[in-house]
Amino acid sequence: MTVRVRMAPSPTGVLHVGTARAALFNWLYARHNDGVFVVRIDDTDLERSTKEYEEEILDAITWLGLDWDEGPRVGGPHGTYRQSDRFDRYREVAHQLVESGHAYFDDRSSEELDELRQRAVAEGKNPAHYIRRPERERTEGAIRLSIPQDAPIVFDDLVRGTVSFEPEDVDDFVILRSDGTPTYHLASTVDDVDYEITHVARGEDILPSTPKHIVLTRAMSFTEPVYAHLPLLFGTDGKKLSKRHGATALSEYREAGFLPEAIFNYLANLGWSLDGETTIFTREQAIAAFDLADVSRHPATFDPEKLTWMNGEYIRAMDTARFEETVRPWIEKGLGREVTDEEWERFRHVSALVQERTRLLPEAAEITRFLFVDIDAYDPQAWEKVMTKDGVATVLDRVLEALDSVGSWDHAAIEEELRKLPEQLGMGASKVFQPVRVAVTGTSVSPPLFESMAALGREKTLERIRRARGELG
RNA sequence: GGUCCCGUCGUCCAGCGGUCUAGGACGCCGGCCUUUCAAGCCGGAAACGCGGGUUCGAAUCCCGUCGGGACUGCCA
Repeated sequence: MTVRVRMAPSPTGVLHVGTARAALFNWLYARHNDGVFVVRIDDTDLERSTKEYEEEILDAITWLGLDWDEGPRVGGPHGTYRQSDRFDRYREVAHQLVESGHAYFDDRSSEELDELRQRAVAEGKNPAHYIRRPERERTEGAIRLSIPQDAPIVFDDLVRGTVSFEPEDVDDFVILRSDGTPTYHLASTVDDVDYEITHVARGEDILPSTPKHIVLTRAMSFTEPVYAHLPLLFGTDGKKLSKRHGATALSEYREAGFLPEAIFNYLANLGWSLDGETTIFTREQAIAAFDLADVSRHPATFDPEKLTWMNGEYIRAMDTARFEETVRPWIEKGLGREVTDEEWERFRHVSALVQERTRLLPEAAEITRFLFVDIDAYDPQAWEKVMTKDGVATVLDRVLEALDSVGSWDHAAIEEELRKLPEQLGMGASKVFQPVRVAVTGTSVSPPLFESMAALGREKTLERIRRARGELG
């Protein structure tokens, strides 16, 4: 039987990294098993769902590199893959369930319902306890599914093993609202049946809803899919990752300069591992090794530090041409304008050196800013630390002299001349080179000095050193 | 309150009864390299929540306990 899994985002907000990770695991499982990865839009909440969010979510998973076989944009044998287009179907199922005795109408007020829940809690019972079919038969209102009270609801979860719920702890939940719209439980379950989903891998936060979905599926005379409840992603405070932990939207990571490959790798390693030893691995390796049964059971803390390290690993692993191509928009973004061809050539002198030093794409823009704009102000700390020391003026004078002897303006020639100075001046190398760095780049952290000077060009370099010398008086 | 889930270094991941004096990675600390910053290399500190069992033997199995989390809507 072909494995069919799905990602079912609600377009009520941007794509959360937790949702992205669940999607990733589903995708890996599909690809590992030569199965089908379905994307379905769970937009039963008509109030909050928007087309914009839907597009943004689809863009985000595309960016992550997760392609889907059926769903919006690609089509498939099951219609639009959008729940808002299937309300008739859900209503039909709900009414069939009423007819078959599995469900019933309920027009009790929320006050009445609350009272029942409070009574149960007061008696030390689950609030679900008394939410049952009322004595008096109704013919309108919401439709609730009746939970048979005769046997526990047991299932084998791929990651958690056997999980069991007592029926009295599961309330007769609403499947169709009184306005005729389906709840998530109904739509999701009907779709899983209709789309022939074989495995449902989703966040552990909906584990308590799973018995409902199982009862509902069985009431429809189908067998439920295999479930796998994935551990949640936590923020650094040990709570479910949410907005208050900073960036939770995948798009925020994209905007911060993370690479999709790095995010993919990092997310894949949260709750799963290739072999216990290997941290950096390719999509292909992950596909070859992945199994939902190997996913860990405990929640994982999302660690931006490690993600950043991993991003640096991926940046360093790129070939330089691709790095240049990738980083160019970030440089232009940093400058607020496009760069000229001439400027770009300057950058390319140091691109490989910059690449090694970049963990997040915007860092490359910062560290090379001096190549694109004139220095309007020196970094105050750098100036204080480097330029206010004795002998700096002399150093710069000697540097300017030495630079006069440089014939062809390339880093090797520059280095050859400047290398002589520390010994001649009886100073440490950094005492000589740091002032030059501050003069040329405006700060104390930059790509290697001689290459930076070569990239900047003779004229600008000399001009900047003279200017800094002038500032010293 | 109830139900369910979870519990190995600060963090992520290994470990599925003996090979664990518990392994890999991030981070941290120290060193080397060095024109700054990175990178790289070398070294270090750092964990089986606790208590009982079972067993010749337990991080691994069982029970309890403590701790954490999720859910508890006519949201998803």
